[in-house]
Amino acid sequence: MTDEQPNSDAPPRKQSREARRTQLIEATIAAIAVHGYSRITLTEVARTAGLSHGLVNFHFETKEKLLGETLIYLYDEYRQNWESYLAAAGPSPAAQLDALLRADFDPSICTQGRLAAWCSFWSETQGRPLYQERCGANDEKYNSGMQEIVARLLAESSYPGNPTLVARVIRLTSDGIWLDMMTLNAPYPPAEGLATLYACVAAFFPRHFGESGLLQRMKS
Amino acid sequence: MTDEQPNSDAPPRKQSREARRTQLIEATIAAIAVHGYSRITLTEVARTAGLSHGLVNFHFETKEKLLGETLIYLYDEYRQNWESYLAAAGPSPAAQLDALLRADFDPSICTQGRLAAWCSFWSETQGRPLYQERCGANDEKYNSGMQEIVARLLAESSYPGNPTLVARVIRLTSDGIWLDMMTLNAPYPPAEGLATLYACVAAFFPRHFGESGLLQRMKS
Amino acid sequence: MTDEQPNSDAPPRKQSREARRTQLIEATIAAIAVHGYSRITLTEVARTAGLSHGLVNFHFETKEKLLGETLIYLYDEYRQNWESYLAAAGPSPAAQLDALLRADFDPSICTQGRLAAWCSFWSETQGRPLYQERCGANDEKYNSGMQEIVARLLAESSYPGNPTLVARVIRLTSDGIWLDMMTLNAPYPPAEGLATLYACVAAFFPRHFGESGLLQRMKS
Amino acid sequence: MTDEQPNSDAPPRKQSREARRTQLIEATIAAIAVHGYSRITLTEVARTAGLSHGLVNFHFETKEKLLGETLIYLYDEYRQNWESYLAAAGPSPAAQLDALLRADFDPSICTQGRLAAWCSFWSETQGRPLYQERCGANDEKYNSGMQEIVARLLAESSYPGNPTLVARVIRLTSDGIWLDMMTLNAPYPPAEGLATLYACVAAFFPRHFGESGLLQRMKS
DNA sequence: GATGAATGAGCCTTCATTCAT
DNA sequence: GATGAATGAAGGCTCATTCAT
Repeated sequence: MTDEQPNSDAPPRKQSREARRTQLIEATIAAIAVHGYSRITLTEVARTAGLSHGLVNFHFETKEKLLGETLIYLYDEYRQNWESYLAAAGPSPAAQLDALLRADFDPSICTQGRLAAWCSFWSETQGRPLYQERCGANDEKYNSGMQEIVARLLAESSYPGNPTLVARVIRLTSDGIWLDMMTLNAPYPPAEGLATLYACVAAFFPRHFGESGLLQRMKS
Repeated sequence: MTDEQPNSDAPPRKQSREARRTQLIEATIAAIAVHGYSRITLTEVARTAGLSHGLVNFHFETKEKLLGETLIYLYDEYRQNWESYLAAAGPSPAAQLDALLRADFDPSICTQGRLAAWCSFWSETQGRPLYQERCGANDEKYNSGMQEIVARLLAESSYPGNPTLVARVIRLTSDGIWLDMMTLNAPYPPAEGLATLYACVAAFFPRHFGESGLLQRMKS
Repeated sequence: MTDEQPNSDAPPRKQSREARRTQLIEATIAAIAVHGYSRITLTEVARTAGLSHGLVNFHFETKEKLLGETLIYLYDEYRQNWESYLAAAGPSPAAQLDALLRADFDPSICTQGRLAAWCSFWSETQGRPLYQERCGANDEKYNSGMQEIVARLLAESSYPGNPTLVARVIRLTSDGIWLDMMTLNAPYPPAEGLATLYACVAAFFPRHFGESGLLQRMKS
Repeated sequence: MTDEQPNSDAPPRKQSREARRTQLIEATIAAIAVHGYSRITLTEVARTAGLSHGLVNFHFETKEKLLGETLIYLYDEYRQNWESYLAAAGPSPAAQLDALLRADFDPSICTQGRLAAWCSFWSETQGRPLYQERCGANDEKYNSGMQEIVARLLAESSYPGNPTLVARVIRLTSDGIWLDMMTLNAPYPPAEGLATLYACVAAFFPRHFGESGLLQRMKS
C-alpha cells in the first residue's frame, strides 16, 4: 500500500506523518475484519502494520482516537464512492437512484475484508456518540439525497407512495443486504444481493426498474 | 417476579434455582441494553441484580454460558410471540403475513429495554458460532415460513415476483426498522415503523395491503 | 464403605458422627489420590463422598482441619501396620528389621490409591507445621525403633557401621522406593522395590540378608 | 546481578530482556523456597523481584510458562554442576562415583534457598507432564551414567550385587538426604549428609570407600 | 443433622497507557 | 521519530466459608 525510500529491506525509519497514519488505519481495518471491533488490541494493530507497539500511541494518542479516525477514513471512502457514482449518473432520478444502488456493490467497496470491517464497525458503533458525531451528518446527507430522488421518481410514476417511507425501505434493504453478506452462514453472492435490491425498487417503480436493474427506455 | 416472605426489604437469601437464574438473565438483558453486548461485565450484571459477583458463576459457571442462556431466553420469547400471532391468524396467507409483521411490534416485545438488548445482542452475535448454534434453526424456521406465505400470496396476486427475493426484502425491512429504532438519534415512533413495513408489503401486494395495513375485503 | 439403616436406597439421613467423618476422610484421600494435595476442593471431596458441600464444614469446620485429620488417619493406619508387623516378629533383631521392611509393602498399605494419596500428602506437607505437629512424634518413634534394631544387628555382625547412618540409609531407601513407585513414568513392580530394599540391607548385613530377603539360618 | 548507571537507588526502568527474565526466575526460585511450589502467586514473585505484577506476564505470558522455565533453569544449573564434577574425575569408576556423590554437596548447589526451592519443585512436580517433558531425559542420563559407573565398580570388586539395584539404592539415598535436609525439623549438617552417603557406598564397595569418603590407595 | 444458595477475597490474565532509551 | 519494557487498573474465575431453610 505504501511504496517509498531507496533503502527497501529495512522498515523505513522515517515516514511522512500521513503515510504512517494511513498505514496504521489500514492495519486497524484489517484487524477489525479479522477479530471484530470489540476484540482488537493495539498490539494486534501494531503487529498487523509491522510496526512497534508504542508507535500507535505516538500517532493517535489513545485507542479511541485511532478508532474514531478509522471510522472517518472508512466513512469518507464510502461517501466518496457513492458521490462519484451519483455525479456520473446525470439528471434523471431513475438513473440517480440506480447509481446509488450500484455504488454499494462497487468492487472497491464490496470486498471481503472491507465489508467485514465496515459491518463490524457499524454494528458496534451505531447509536454511540462516536458514530453519531462523525457520521451522523453524512448519513443525513445520504438519506436526504435518496429521499429527494425517490420523491422525484414518485412524481414521475403513478405510484402513490410516501417518499419518506419508500426511501427508508430502500435504505433498509440495502443496508440489510450488506449485513446478510457478512453474517449469514451461507451468504448469497453479491449479484443476488443486487437482484434483491432491484426486486425492492422494482416493486415501487415498475416502470423504471426490473429485477435485473434499470429499464432502458427509448424515450424518457 | 419474586413473591415471598413478610420480611421483604432485604434480598431473600434463598431462592429457587430457576428464579435466581431468571433474575440473573433479566439483569443481563438490562445490562446489555445499557452498555452493549461487548462491554458488560459480570460485576455489572451482579450489581444490576443486586447480588454478589460469585453467584453469577455459581449459577452459570462462565460468562459465556450466561450470555448463551440469555440469548436462548430472549430468542424463545421472540419466537413464542410470533408463533402465537401466526396461530391466531387463520389460513389466509395475507392474514398470516400481516400477523408476522405485527408480531414484531407487540408491546411486550417492542419495549425500550427489550429492543436495546435484543438489537445489541443480535448485531454483535450474528455470524458467531454462539448465535448460529442456538438460533440458526429458529431463524430458518421463521424465514421459510415467511417465504412460503409470500409464495402463496404471490400466487394469489398478479405480481410476478421471486418469492425468495420478496420475502428477503420484507425481512430486511422488518429487521432494519428495529435497528433504526435503536440506533437513530431521533427515531421515529413504532407506529411509523409499522407504516414503513406496510409501505414495503403494499408495494408487492397492493391488492392485500395498504400503507395502513391489511386491507379488509368483502369476501375472503 | 459403610452399610447401615434399613432404608437403603436414599442416602442415610442420619449417620453416627464417626461414620460420617470417616466417610469424608476416605473421600478426601481418594480426591487427593486423583488430584493431588494442593488441587483438591471441598466441593470435590463432597461429591466423592456423595454428600452435600456444606456437610464438610459442618463436620470439620475448616478445610485445614479436614486435611489435618486426614493426615492423622492415614498416619495411624501406617503406624498400626508396622507395629503389628513388629509385634509378630519376635525378639530377633534381624527378624524385626525384616518385619519393618516388609510392612511397607503390605497389600493393605501398598495400594495404588493409598500410595498416591500418601505420597502426595507427604511430599506437600513435609516440613510444614501441620505435619511436624502431628506426625513428628510418630516418625521419631519409627526412627528410633529402627535405629535400635540396627544397632543390635551391627553388634551381632562384624560390620563396623555407625547405627545412626545405617538406619538412615535404610529409611531413605525405603521411603525413596515409595516415591519411585509413584513418580516414575515406568515404575518397577513392588517385588523389585522390595528386592532393592533387600539389596540395601544385604550390603550392611550380609550374614542376615540376601537380595531375596532374610536368610533363614539353622541356628539363630 | 545488575550493574549500571550512576543513578542506582531506583530500580532501573529498562533492562535487557534476558537480564529481566533471569531476575524474575531468581525471584520465582526465592518465592518457591519460602512458600512452596503450589502456594506461590505471581504477585508474590513480582514483589520479591521488586517489579510490577504485569511485567511477569509480559516476559513469560503465563504462570505455567514461568514455572516451566524456572524448572529448566534450576535443572540446567544442577546438571552442569555434576557434569563438571564428573569431567574432573578422571577415568577411574571409583573417582567418578565419588565425584557424583560430592557434586550434590557443592556449596553453590547445596544452599539453604536453592535446596528449598529445588526440593519443593522436585517433590511437587515429579510425575507431572511438566517435569517429565523437560527433565526426564536428563534424569535418564544421570541414572544411566550412575548405573554404568556402578557396574564397572562391581566388576572391580568382589561384591556380587545387581548394578541396577545398587545404583538405585545410592540414588535414593542421595535424593533422600536432600529431602531430609529440607524437611527435618532439626536436620543434620551437610557434612553428616555426605557421611551418610559414604556409609551407603562403603557398604557396597568397602575396598574403595569408607565412611569418610574415597579411600586413597597407593597404586590404582 | 443436612442442604445448597450466597458471599467475598484472591488469583491469573489482558491490555491501554506511559516513558526511558 | 521509533522502540519495547514497564505499570496498573479491571475483568473472569475459583473456592473456602457462611448461613437461611
